Amino acid sequence: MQDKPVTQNDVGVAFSRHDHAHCADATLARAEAAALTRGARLTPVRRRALEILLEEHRALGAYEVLDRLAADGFGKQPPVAYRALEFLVENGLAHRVRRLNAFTACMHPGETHMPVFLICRVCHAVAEASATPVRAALDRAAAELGFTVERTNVEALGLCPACHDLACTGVST
Amino acid sequence: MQDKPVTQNDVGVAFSRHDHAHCADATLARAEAAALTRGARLTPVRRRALEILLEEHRALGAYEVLDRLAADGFGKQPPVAYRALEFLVENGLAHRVRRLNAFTACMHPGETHMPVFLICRVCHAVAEASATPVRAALDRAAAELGFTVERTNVEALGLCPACHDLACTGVST
DNA sequence: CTTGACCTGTTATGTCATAACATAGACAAG
DNA sequence: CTTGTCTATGTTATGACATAACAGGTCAAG
Ligand SMILES: [Zn+2]
Ligand SMILES: [Zn+2]
Ligand SMILES: [Zn+2]
Ligand SMILES: [Zn+2]
Repeated sequence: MQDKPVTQNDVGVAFSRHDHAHCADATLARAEAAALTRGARLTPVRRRALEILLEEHRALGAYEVLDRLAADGFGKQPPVAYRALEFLVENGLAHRVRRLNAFTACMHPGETHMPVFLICRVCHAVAEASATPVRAALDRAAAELGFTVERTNVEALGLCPACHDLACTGVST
Repeated sequence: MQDKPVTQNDVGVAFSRHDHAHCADATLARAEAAALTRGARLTPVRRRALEILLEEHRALGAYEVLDRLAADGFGKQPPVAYRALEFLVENGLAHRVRRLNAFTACMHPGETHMPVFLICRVCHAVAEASATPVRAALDRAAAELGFTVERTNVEALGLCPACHDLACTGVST
């Protein structure tokens, strides 16, 4: 909860006080590097879509992204946003949060990982949590049934530390 | 893969050969008992909606359920299905599979559990897997960030045993 | 009988997502 | 230079999923 500098790959950065301008810039830089590595073309719309997602640690609906893209002179029609977002997701630069029908920037692009999302139902912050143990447990459960896991969605809804504290201390309104 | 009798609470029953008529009947009976315990009123529409979900081990869209309800003389409008389904979900008799925008009957109603779904991308079978270890791992990951988990969606897309075997043996078409 | 809680049904609308087609630049082959 | 092909971007139109708001019906408590 203190504003110590947060390292780039810190999980749960969404719930920490931090210099978000730096956080977003750094993540964008890493995304660009990751895209280069994969030979994925981060064109202007795509890049701008990612920047938009990076503006906040929450998930944005496709139409919300679309509006901002349109405001920046890109196309105004749904496919414009959906295509850019699909590209970002396919290339591991963003994730889809199914619970919210929305998208969020990946906070550690380049690293292969199974995203685990913690979604605050009050402030709508979205954090990517440490996934490895969850993935392992899931793989074991699947293996017991002979099921081969290819992709996963793991999402938890609840309270982030800040909103939890607020709920406990003063429930005035 | 052999058709040994499957006990009612077996996890992953969706992927086993079994007497599904019996499976569905038994699950419905347990659901009725669970509803009674909770004082939840399993009215005709709701009960019929659950029966519809229980017809197959897959997830059905709300409009698919709606069509069948309408065919049985219930209302033809979306809220009819959504309300019945919402009731079932709220009372732990069904689950929502967000990846599919669809609903599936709970295979062990009454027991509190965090559902973990294994979804076959080929035959669309949906199984509820053993959740406890996954939940534990998720809780730990959340606790590290001070996040309080209230509800979860854990869904894995992949290949069920049968479809996996088919993919391995003969890939003709 | 009246009230109030709850269930079921309706109309209308809102939100999310994609199919199908048109255009424009990048670039290699001819 | 021209042509074909690939990929990206844009459009129109439509489909799929979900809910708000209201109307009537049942039934037990008062
Ligand atoms: Zn940040
Ligand atoms: Zn919060
Ligand atoms: Zn069955
Ligand atoms: Zn299958």
